Amino acid sequence: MRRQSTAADGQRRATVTDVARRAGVSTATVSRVLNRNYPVAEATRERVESAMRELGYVVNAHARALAGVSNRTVGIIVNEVIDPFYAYIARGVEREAALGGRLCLVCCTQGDPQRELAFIDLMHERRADAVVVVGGSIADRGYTSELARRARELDAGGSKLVLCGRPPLGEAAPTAAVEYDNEGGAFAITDHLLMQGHERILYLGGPPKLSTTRDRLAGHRRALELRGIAIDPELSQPGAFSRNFGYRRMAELLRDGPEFTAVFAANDVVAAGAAQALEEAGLRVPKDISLVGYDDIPVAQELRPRLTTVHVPLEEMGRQAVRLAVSGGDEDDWREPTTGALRLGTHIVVRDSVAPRAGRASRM
Amino acid sequence: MRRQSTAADGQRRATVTDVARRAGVSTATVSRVLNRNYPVAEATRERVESAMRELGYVVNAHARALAGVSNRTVGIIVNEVIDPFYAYIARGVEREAALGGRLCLVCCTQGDPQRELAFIDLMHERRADAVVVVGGSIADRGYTSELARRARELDAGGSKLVLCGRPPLGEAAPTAAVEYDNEGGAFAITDHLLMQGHERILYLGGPPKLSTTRDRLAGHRRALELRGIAIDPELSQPGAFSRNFGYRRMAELLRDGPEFTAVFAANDVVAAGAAQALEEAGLRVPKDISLVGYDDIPVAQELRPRLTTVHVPLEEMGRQAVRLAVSGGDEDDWREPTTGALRLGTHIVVRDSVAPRAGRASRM
DNA sequence: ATGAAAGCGCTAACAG
DNA sequence: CTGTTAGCGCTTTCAT
Repeated sequence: MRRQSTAADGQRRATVTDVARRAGVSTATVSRVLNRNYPVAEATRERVESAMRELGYVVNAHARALAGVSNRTVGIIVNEVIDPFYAYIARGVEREAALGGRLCLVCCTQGDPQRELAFIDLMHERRADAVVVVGGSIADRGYTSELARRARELDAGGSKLVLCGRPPLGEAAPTAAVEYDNEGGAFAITDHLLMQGHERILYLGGPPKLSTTRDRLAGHRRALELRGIAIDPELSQPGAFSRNFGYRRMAELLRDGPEFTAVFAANDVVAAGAAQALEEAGLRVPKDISLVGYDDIPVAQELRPRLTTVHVPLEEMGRQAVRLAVSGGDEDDWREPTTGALRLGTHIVVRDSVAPRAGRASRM
Repeated sequence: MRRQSTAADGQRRATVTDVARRAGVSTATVSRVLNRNYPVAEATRERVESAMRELGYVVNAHARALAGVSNRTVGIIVNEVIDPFYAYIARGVEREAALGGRLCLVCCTQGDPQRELAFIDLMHERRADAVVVVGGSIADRGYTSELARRARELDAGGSKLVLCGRPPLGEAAPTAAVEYDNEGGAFAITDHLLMQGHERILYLGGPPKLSTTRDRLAGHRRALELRGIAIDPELSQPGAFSRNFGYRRMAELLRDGPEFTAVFAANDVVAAGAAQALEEAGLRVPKDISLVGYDDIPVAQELRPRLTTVHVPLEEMGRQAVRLAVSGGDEDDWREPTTGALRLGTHIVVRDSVAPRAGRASRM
């Protein structure tokens, strides 16, 4: 049987009604002191406030949301919270959300697109003001249309799907987007290597079909072509974004791969793995082989030599993602265009892992 | 004027009522197919399901929560999501929550206890099944009682406050707790240093009043005393948990501090900073000075030499925190004791940053 | 197997 | 300045 609201029930939480009764006022008045959005006599307010305190009253956010107030929540969906790339973006989202008095729902997909879709649904059910999906995606027909559908559903309800660090969904999908100049960063750091005389550069890591990898590889190749350097398919070794992949594949290639004088790791984590393999093979960075990464997460400064890499404004991306999505919360009369997009810049940060190519090939 | 529920309103979201009307059934039936917890005729179910699809219906979690269903949410409050110590615990919480079909609210206090209290309130308002507060705390009278009050409020509403990696609040506060053997880990690693002949060990970093620091220092001292080594206050240099602190203080002490042959950094991050200072001072680890850390986060394996440290089962702590708090969700008749506690073990992991003390003092 | 209707706790007209 | 009251969208008896 459904529990009746007998006042004698110790387990039941106090409600506005209880507070109102105790303070000898109406629920409307209680609501008013709760929201401080309407004048209430000083004496009344105090009575209500002590009633709340005595009863241990805590407002019910669900009832409030149901009654028409925004529930002040933004959702963020990442691969992995312990991966600094995602963690920094998450931090930006969380901070910006907190600034607006919002709480942050966080989910990890562990790389599973299905889980991502399911999480979007869960957040939609919770009526999040915005849901931010972070990181590269693979261009799958079915998946993309599922995502687009959710973007529409969310939009229809006044929420927003924000794409953070991934390509747009196409015209039909109302989304907001924050990107970073991924291709440009890859171009710049490749050019940096080129300027030091490296012509045989190994590109290592990153899931081959992921948009992130495609963009980085594109920038890399553009730089090569611009200098008139032929592209050797053997020097393109995508795979995964893990330290382990960097380590293993590097070791293999050192044993029986093509020659190269520099390595462009798809990200800093892969670079860390590669660095270890290089170290174990007795090769010195940068004397024997130059090494660069991407993302500029803290490990880049911890490696020895410190890693030259591409800085990505991760935290700022997170902040902008929520700003883009919830900025319209205040202005009522003028609807922003449904699709806002933003592209942040990247730049290389030169540290100690690149040196001019040695006179002779470093490997043979 | 309040928007009326005219069916012609394009912006309005579909509700059970809309679905019911469209499918030619009652809202009760819609609810039944939604929850699949009650028999519904196959044909009816299909009609309802297509109605939902056609309308783009998405259940409203708030309405559902209001109507008496758990909202399946757990909250976690940490200092900083980008700090691996917290990130790993958060990952455990998230994964365990996801296993139970729950979503995770995450907040960062940036070290401010006031913010922590405020976030607990926000999560309580959201009726989170559990709220996990992570990391050491400082023993402040007022703060502790505020926390205890919230523990009681939460408990009164059937939720739970979970202390993760911090000392209990005292008898009066109904909480669950997951600790790790902090003192024991510090004891063990100090003893490890002692076994290598080190007697002058610098303890570096960690906020002096934080419970975490106190416990680590206590274990450290117990090990020293057990070997009959007098405690030199000058060798105790707490301060902060940052890389920067480790770097700076280490550099200062190298310039004009006491003599020591080993450094026990309060955590791995501090150790990374100290390692850099040592490196810049031309001292070799472990030949000249031995160095150990605490936590065993990834950076420990990235440092060169790789860092000997204390492993803390971070992710497992997170998992257990939610398990402890929401396990009682199924059994109805028997209430668990309101205060569950759990203490997980720690152990040292020996890598390359410790060597036997050199014959002569390494510094002078 | 299905429907009618009573809440769940709160907010916001509207009326004093 | 304060009270009355009608929902918000869903679940759940209780009937049928």
